[in-house]
Amino acid sequence: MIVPATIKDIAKRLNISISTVSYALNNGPRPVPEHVRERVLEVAKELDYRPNRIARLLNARRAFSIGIVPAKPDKDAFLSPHFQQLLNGVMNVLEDTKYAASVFAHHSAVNESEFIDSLTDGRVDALIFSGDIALEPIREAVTRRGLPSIALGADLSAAGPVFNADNNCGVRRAIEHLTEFGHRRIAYLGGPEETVDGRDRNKAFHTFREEFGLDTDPALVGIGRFIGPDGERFAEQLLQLKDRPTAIFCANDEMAIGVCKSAYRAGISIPRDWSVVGFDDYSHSWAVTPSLTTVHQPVAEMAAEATRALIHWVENDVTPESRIFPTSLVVRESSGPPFTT
Amino acid sequence: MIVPATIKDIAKRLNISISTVSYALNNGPRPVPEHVRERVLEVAKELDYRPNRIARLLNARRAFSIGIVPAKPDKDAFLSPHFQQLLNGVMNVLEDTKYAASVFAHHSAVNESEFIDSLTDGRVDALIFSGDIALEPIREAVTRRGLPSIALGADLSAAGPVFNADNNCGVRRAIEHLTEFGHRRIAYLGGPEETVDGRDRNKAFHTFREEFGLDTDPALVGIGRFIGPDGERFAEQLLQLKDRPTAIFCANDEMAIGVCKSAYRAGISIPRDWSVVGFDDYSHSWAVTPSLTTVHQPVAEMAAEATRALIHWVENDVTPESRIFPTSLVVRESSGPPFTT
DNA sequence: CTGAAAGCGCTAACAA
DNA sequence: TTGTTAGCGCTTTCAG
Repeated sequence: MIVPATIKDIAKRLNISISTVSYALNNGPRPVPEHVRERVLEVAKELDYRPNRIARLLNARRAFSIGIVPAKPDKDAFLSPHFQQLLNGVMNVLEDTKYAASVFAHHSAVNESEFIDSLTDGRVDALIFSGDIALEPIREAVTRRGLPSIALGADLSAAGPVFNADNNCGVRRAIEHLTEFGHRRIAYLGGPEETVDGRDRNKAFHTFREEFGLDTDPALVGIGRFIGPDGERFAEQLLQLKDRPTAIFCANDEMAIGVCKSAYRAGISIPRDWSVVGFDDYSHSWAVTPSLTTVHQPVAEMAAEATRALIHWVENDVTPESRIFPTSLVVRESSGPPFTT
Repeated sequence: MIVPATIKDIAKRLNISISTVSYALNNGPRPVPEHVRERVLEVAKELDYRPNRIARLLNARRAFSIGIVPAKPDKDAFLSPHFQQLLNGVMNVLEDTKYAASVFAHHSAVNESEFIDSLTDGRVDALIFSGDIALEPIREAVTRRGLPSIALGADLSAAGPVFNADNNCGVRRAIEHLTEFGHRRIAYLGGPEETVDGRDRNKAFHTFREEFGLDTDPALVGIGRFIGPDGERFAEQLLQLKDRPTAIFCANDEMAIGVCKSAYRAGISIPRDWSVVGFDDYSHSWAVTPSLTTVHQPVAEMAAEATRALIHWVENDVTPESRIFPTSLVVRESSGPPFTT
């Protein structure tokens, strides 16, 4: 067991006080004569000294660490492209700071209050919540305890600032895009109502379906859980219809990819027979054949901005405003004019 | 600014000593009369007390935290499916423990020794390294400082235990699979030699190409950087050949997907004209059309086992042995017998 | 049974 | 200029 050297060891070795060592090492706030400083640095290197972060943190009464709380019920939350983008955005900002990133897992068997305790035991200075309604009570609890947090893609009425993508506008652009091609009979596979994104996009779809005067056949509307197999199932249902849609809009990419797979199996050609539009623009979208037209959601940027805002909050005690980030339509190969015989 | 309560506050309130409070809260190691304990718990709840983790850690001289070090040169290391699987595996184990997960970012501008210092400043008890040759010197340095670590998918000669997938066997199975269909003219898109996986798989391919008596035309072999576009490019090259291969084996899925995309654009049907086999079996593979035949590499399990081993190491001071995890061929839609006119 | 006190490694106020 | 000391919040030994 290797026992790391401490400032005490350095002080002893040089027969000086630990405070002098500390000041020498930190280059302040109190001046230290250059020759002393040099010798301290020398001995420090000799003993392979490096400051104990935990001790520093205890003193600073700060953790210099940002926590990330993934979506809740999800056993494999870490596998979702959303989380991946989120983490990437956070890390890209943190790499230039003295802050560390701490990822939390929802303890399976343990009760919620214990989880909240672990969030607020001082191991992090602030939290980023993945947008998930189930996390709301947790967020409220930590907020009550004075821990800064920002929720990504959450309900705007939430307890604290929220950074959101403009789902409404994204849905509008997608529908606009399809109608410009001449599509009127557009199927929609929505997201779960327990999800903020699901709820918002579903609502937006119904709004704009009116506005654009689309076919309102209830058989064209379904709800999925944001997973591929639900897209496959939905497509299979649509295939049963005698009056099939000419386009399918899905509330996320995974489901859109599922639709594409079912279509491929059924010999439906995309975009000739069906135009397919997704939502999120995760890296998956590249892998699909044909590549997916989708609404881009800047998750990484949102996460990056949230991280910056949190650090600013922690350091200057200014609570950021909620923000809405623009979405944009990325037109690829899976959408086109309806095929007319 | 909310100032959290401490055991001192509780002690003062009850006019007892902090040690009694501590023992009451922790239920030991020293006995505390039930009625005292009850009152302590009561006041603790009243003051919304929760123990300060940092203080505890300082005392324990442990961080109760496992660090994750992603592959190095990669700006977006966190977006790779490999890292995703790795993190998932780690988190699934940690959720049932008192350990936290800390993700490290390679500070862009900062020099390497500073990074090493941050790894060894006591914030983590052990490290999991993503398999990347560029991390070797870093790993050596932290090992020298006595920090336990396991490398995932690294060179077996590395400084410390390594958990590896059986690349050799995986390559063998893939080739076997293709030859069983009757393929002889098999193209291979290898991985970068700077990667352990790339190197191992490339070497294995050449070995088994001999063993199975495959066509050794050098035009059939390329090297990619494990990214999709390199797969696309490789496929385009193959399309130029007058004597095209009947199957293509790629050292990872991303590149295999790239090959599929190029093939699709060129009107090449998979698996009729080309059989395509990948390596890794990441979730992407599901999204592709047709779905990809690939060699499964149990990254999440490897990461989970590594995490368990590290905790065991930290707590009982037993260094684990290096391990090799079996790979397996997952046959999907992208492979089949060669088309003969 | 329980309070006082030492100490984890560090920072910084206080003395000298 | 520099040493002594008091914490940070906790655990645990040492006295009583």
